Parts: sequence; C-alpha cells; structure tokens
Amino acid sequence: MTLSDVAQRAGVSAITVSRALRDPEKVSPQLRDTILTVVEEMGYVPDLAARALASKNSGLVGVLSPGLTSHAFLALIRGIEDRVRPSDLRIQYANADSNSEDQLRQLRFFMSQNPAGLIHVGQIGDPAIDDLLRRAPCPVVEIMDVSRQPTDMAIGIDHRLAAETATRHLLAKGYRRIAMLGGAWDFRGRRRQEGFQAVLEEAGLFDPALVLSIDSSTSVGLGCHLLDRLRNEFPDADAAFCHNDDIALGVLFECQRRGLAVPGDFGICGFNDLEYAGFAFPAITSVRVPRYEIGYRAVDMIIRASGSGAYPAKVVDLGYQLVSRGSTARDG
Amino acid sequence: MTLSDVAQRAGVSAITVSRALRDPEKVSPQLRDTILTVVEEMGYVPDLAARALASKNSGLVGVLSPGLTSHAFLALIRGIEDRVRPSDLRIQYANADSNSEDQLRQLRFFMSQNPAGLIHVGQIGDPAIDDLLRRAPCPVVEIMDVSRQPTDMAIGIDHRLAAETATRHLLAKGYRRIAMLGGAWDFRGRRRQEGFQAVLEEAGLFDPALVLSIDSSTSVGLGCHLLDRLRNEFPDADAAFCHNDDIALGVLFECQRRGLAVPGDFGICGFNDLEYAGFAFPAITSVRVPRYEIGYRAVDMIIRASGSGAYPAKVVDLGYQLVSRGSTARDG
DNA sequence: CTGTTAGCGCTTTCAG
DNA sequence: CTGAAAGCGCTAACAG
Repeated sequence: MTLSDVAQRAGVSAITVSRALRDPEKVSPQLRDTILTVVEEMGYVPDLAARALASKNSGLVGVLSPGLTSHAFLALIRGIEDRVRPSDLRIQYANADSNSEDQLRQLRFFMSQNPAGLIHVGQIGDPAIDDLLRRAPCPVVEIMDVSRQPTDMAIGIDHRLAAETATRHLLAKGYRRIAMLGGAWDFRGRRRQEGFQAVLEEAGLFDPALVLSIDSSTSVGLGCHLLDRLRNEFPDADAAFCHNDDIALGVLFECQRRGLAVPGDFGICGFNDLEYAGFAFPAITSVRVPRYEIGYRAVDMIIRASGSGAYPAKVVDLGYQLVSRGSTARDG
Repeated sequence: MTLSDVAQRAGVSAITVSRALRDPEKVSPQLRDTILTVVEEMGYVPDLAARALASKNSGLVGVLSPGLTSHAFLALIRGIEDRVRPSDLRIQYANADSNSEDQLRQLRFFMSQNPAGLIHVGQIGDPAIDDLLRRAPCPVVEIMDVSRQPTDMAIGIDHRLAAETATRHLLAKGYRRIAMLGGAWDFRGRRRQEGFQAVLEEAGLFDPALVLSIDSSTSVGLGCHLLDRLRNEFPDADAAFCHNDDIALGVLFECQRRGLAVPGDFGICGFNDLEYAGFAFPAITSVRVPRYEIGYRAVDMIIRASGSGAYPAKVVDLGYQLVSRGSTARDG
C-alpha cells in the first residue's frame, strides 16, 4: 500500500496525494477532499523511513540522559510528551550510562537518524561530546542546569543557587550541624554540593566529615543507611540536606525508626519536590524544580528554532522554589 | 558522507562495505579489515532511514502503554533497555491515553514505521485494537497481565490471583472490615478488584461501600484522601488493600497523622513492591510484581520470534510474591 | 494548482 | 567472495 496506490485510486498523481497529506492548503479543496477520503478508505499510512530519506527530515527528537529512568525524570518526560503530541515530531529516549563513552555512542546513533532536535541532560563537559553537539545539524537543548554556556540553548535552573537557598533555610531554622547526604554523582549534584559548602563555610559551620555519599541504586534505602551512619558517627548532627527526595524520605523513615523527632531533633530538606513530599508526616521541605516545564519548553525551543532558523533564547533560567514544610518547621 | 564515499576510499563497491558492516562473515578478512578501518577513520554512520527503506526492516520496537510515565513502569523500562542494549534493535515509547482511540492512533503510527516488534500493555479489549494487532507484520507481546488470550504472545502475572492472595493475607491477620482503595482504572485494576471481592464474599465479609476510588493523578495524596474519607465514613474499617504502593504510602502517612496505629489498628497492603515499601516505618506489605523481568523477557521474546519465525511461547506467567512486612504484622 | 523527473542512501537480487 | 543493476516509497525541484 503506497502513495501511488492511493493516487491511482483517486485519479491523481502521487505528489498530489503527498501534498494533500502534508500541506493541504496547496491542493484545491475538491481534490483534497477526494484524496483524504480515499486515504481514509484504504487506511493508507505513509512510510516514515521513505519520507525521512527523501526529505532528509526525520521529525525525530532525541532525548539523551543518564538515569532517565529515575523518579525525578517522570515529570520531565510528561512535559516533553505533552509538547510533542500536537506537533509532528516524535521522541526517542536514550538512557546513557554516565560515562562519556556511552553518551558518545548514543549521540552518534541519534545523528545517524537525521534528528530534528536533540535534548541533552548535559553533565560531563567532555570535549568530544561538546564537539559532537556543536556539529549536530539540528537544534540542541541542554536541560536541567544552566550554569554552563550551552552549545545552542539551555533551559533549567541553577543548582548551586538552589542548594545555597536550601542550606540557608536550614541555618535559619537554627540547625548547626548540617549534613549533606546522598552525594554528588553528577554535574548537578556537584554544583549543589558547592553551594552547600559555600554557605556553611561562610557561617563557619562547614565540616567535610558530614558530607556522606555512596553510589547506590536504591535511594530510599540509601537514605536510611546514610542517616544511620551519620548519627552513629556524629550523634550531634541535627539536619540533612538530601541529594533528592527519595533520600529525604529514607532519612525520615529512619528517624521515625530511631525515635528521633522531626523537625525537633533533626531537620530534613529534600530536593525536587516530588509529589509525596507534601503528604509525608511530617511533610518534607524540598526544593521545587520545574521539571515538567523544562521538558515542555525544551521541545518548544526546538520547534521554534526549527521554524525560524534562529534560537528563541540562548539560556532560560526557570528558577526554583524552596517549599518549607513540617520537616524543618521549628523556630530558629 | 555515504556508503559509496567509504567504498571509493576503500577501493571496493558500496555493497561490499554494506556487507562488511552488517555481516562481516560474508567478506574476506583482509577486505573487512581495510573497510572497517576506513569506516572508523571517516567516522561513517549508516543512515537508518535508508536502511529501513531498502530492507523493509526498521529494527524498531514500539512500546505502547497508558500511564507509561508512572512510578511502577520504571523497572519495566529498565528491563526493556537492558535487553535491547546488546541487540541492534531500538525502542520507541508511546504514552497513549487510556481511551482506545488514542491507542489506535499510536498503533497506526508504529505500523507506519515497519516495526520489528510491538510491546503493548493491553488493557481495553477493543476489537479494533485486537484487529490491528493481529494484522501487525511483526511479533506482538502483550505484557503485565496474562489472563486474556493474546494475539501473539503475552508475559506478566495474573492480577486477579495476586489480589486474592493479598486479600487472604489480610484476612489471615485478623482484619475484617477491609477496604479497597484507589480504584480499578484499567483492566488490571478491575481484575484485582474481582479477586478482592471474590475472596471477601467467600468469607461473607464483602461490603461494596468499602471500595473507594477516584481518578486522580497524585497518588500519594490520593492515598491520604481516601484513608481520610474511609475512616470518616466507616470508623470501623481496619485494613486497606491499595491499588498501588503510592496509595499505600499515602494511607500510611495519613494513619500516622491521625494517630492510628499501623498495623495494630489498621493494616495496609500495597501493590507492586516499589523500593520504598521495604524501608517505610513500618515497612509496607506489598505484592511483588517482576516488572524488570517482564520488560527484559518481552524484548527477548520479540528477538527470538524474529530470529526463528516461531513464538518461543504463547503465554508466560512469571508469578507474583506477597511480601509480608510490618504494616500487616499482627497476630491473626 | 498539478504533474514530471530525478534521486535520497541503502539493500536486494542475480551474475560472475 | 565480490559486483552491477534495480528499486524500496517518498519528496524536491522544476515545469506547465
């Protein structure tokens, strides 16, 4: 079942059917109706490979990220999908390992498909990756963090600033022996740790021994484990800024198990503001990151860039928001 | 940069390069080495659209499911990716709405790409969908539930049985006014509700008023809300079988907020056994569903079916496991 | 507004 | 084991 089958049946040439399908305006109303009816009747579906080959435009947007299958990326993906749905683009996800070799492999793979755009959770700063992105024959949006100058465009927040705000919040609530739990596994995590450290050093309260990190795949469990270790080694530790909400949740559970009062004896601040943070008991203070909007607008930037040939913006900082809740609700 | 560029540089014809790339055995070792070296040097990457068009084989596996961006599907996706990685297949996800019209649209879209396989979280039983799947020119695996006869193949568990086991567990622990919270939004949910109802009717303890369901996107919050409603209307309700772990978590938080002792005053059983279930305080009893393995083996079945032309199996029931924990740990 | 011609980059088929 | 010819289904460019 090809375009010419339809064309024959409709009594026109193939190209006219092609136009009626992609650019209905370019065909006279009568012909258009006839053609679309025939298409419907025959159940014709265009072959995307042929289309991509002939037009050198695959309509494919690649999303590349380490840890894509993590809780925090769900909202991002929803945003991406929602913006893509009404367009004629389609998305392909690639869940790279965090090493740059695998990312390069995946990027090359996308390139082989004439992508219409690339969304990249940039992390590494590997010159080979930057180079490949610069060469990419399509708009590239680097998402999540905006502190590095992007190849094309970037959208996200400043993770270092966000961590500073969270740390100041804990200080303001009177916590003094504040730990950072869960690590700096990637670029954003490192930025957050920098912010955390800077604020505490300024206050003369930074203790590197209170920065605890293990690479682990179970994050709530990791939160439990780290709180355990922290309090065993440093019984005077009185708060934790957690790498993400899963870890914060684990910390909360472990505090409950130990009979440690939250927020009285111990304060907890998470990161991302996942849905459950607001419903926990006590509700967990967290930093809201506009993940849905990042995804939605990243696709939007690609669409605009493809349409106009110019970047709608170089760097978009969407800002974060500290959501103060029960887990840190005590008087400073 | 095309195949003939490489061919010219290597002093052979295009087809030989093509063979060296896809089927190295078919080319003499010396030529092969020369060619692969040149490919490497030039950084040549084959054009997948051209390949798909010429060979009528896109190597693309479509994954179609409503609610794909939910917590419970993360492990499924990991399984899928892990099995796909070492193969030459690639995955495309489509997050259909739960209505059959959108699913049809998405399925047709996949069809237009000559897919090498289709993975479908079957739910609706719409004849048009079944029809389309039957016509599909590639292996189709329906995943998650195995209670319906699949078009080609199916892999998953029996959700009705799983619910029966969970409900019996609550009965065995001495709970008598058992609610089902969070609904039967899809085929699997309905199957679970059937199992729940059957067991309680057999025990003479079924009360339809204790089946509470709202369609909502925030699930932990929904758990809180439903527990609230349940205990306000039925203060004697003493346990809940929850539609998923998120709802169970919300129920747990709300019990804590109300000062309801878990498991003493109120028992909680979740579904899926997400990571946090085992770390909560008290740990949450749940039904473990082998989601990772379902994804991994679904792809495996497609690969085997493509290779041999025959289905490795019609229906694979991977079984579930009730994980009994603190949230129901009281003497019957 | 519609049609003709040519070709996208690769693989299939059939010869050598 | 290697190559030549043909064509996958569609669209760009040009013509009418």
